Amino acid sequence: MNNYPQASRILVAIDCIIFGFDGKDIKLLLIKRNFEPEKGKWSLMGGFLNQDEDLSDGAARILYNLTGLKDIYVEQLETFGKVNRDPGERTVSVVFFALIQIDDHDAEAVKSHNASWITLESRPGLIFDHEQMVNQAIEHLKYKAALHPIGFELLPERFTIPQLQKLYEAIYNIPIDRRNFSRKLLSTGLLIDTGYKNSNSTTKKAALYKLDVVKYKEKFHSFWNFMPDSMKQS
Amino acid sequence: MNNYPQASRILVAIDCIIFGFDGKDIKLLLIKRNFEPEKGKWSLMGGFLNQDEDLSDGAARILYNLTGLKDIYVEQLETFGKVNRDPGERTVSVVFFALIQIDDHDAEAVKSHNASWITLESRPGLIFDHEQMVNQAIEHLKYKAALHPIGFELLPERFTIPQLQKLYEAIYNIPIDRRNFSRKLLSTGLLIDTGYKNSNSTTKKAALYKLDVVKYKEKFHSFWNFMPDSMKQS
DNA sequence: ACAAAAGTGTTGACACTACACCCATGG
DNA sequence: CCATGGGTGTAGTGTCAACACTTTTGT
Repeated sequence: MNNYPQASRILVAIDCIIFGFDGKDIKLLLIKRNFEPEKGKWSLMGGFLNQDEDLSDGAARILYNLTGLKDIYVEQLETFGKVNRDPGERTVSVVFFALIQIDDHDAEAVKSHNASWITLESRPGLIFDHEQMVNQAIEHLKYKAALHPIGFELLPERFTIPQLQKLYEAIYNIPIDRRNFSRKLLSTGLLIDTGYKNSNSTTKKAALYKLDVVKYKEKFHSFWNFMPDSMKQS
Repeated sequence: MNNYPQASRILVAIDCIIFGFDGKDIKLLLIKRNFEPEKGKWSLMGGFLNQDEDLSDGAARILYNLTGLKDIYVEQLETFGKVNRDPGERTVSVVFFALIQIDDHDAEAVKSHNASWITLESRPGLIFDHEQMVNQAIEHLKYKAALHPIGFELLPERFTIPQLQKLYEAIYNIPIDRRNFSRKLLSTGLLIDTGYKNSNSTTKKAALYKLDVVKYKEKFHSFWNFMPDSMKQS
């Protein structure tokens, strides 16, 4: 079967940018390569698309291999296709953007891939154009989190509003007014009070909320306004 | 040079969704195929990525071939990668989204490709997954135009506010209040009054504006609010 | 009782909608 | 001088940022 004889067949890679949040910092799951090429250097988790595999399945496979997780939040970000982006051979790379609840990951799998969670500030240089991919993913996270309720994907099932606030402060690297933030989030109607309180606090215990999954799915594509307007002029 | 012996080489296609606006309707530039495969059916303009060509250059090449235009507004939309999306051979397709000023296109080139401008409502069924690509592009246009000043890319260099309004009404298929729209757009500071008036009007002639290109580029990534809030809950 | 963190109330600034009104143009 | 369409004024409403105040908890 060769209907397009003169066209070039090209390697199609999948690279995954995986974000987590530990309660204080946004972190990336990066790999210290113990394999060729570029052995010893840092890179994103990746792999090649198989001939008989849907693109989204390829991304799910690679994410599962590293984290042990399925059904996590994944978006396709962009496809990178400079001729010499991989010096070994012409390769087009489709970049995926994933958000996970950092405590759910499979520590064994991460260890076996020689991967680590690294804060955005302390991240090392990366091979190829992976640096550019990460920068773009960070921009995308900032953009999308201001308008859509994706922050929840980084938090555990039950969370407090102050935790959520710390997450947004970490994403944008700015302080947010506690009181206005709380009201803004509650007014979305996406939060359900579980009735429980956060127990690891030495002062007033914050209420534990969970996401109203039905409303979340229904209204995901609405526009919200999760950030102070001042942020939006950046 | 074969550093990745076990990986599959795959055809990489580029498909282009090209929007225009004729003053009344949003239109798509589609091709009635006079070549195989699927000869006689309608499709997007496309082609294969060459071995020695950057992905973005490939898109620019294909757009130039059909429209005769360079330096137009292009975004990468998404890469489609279902195994059987092209029955001829496994092909991954990178979809690009372009906005052009409809009067600038090269009619000869369009004709020689057997292409036509077709309104969204009257568009025919398309081959493969091109239908899905178009639907996604329409959604993207609605989304992006509400938040960023991309509408200008569809208008001629000098335009009136009523023209701009008709464009937005066509995108969202709703009526917009003339007076509020005018003020909202002027308050962005992106419009420069050219001092000229629209001459093809039989009543009061509207002022001709042009885009403040410097501010446009500076503030493109800011969030705006080009649509009435009521639209945003869709 | 006090310190620290969570949560509630209030107010002024500003932006948005809706609608009344004025201006320019051609027949 | 009237019909049509472009452009401006304004009042009511709602939302948001800012900040004072109250509540809960462990020591």
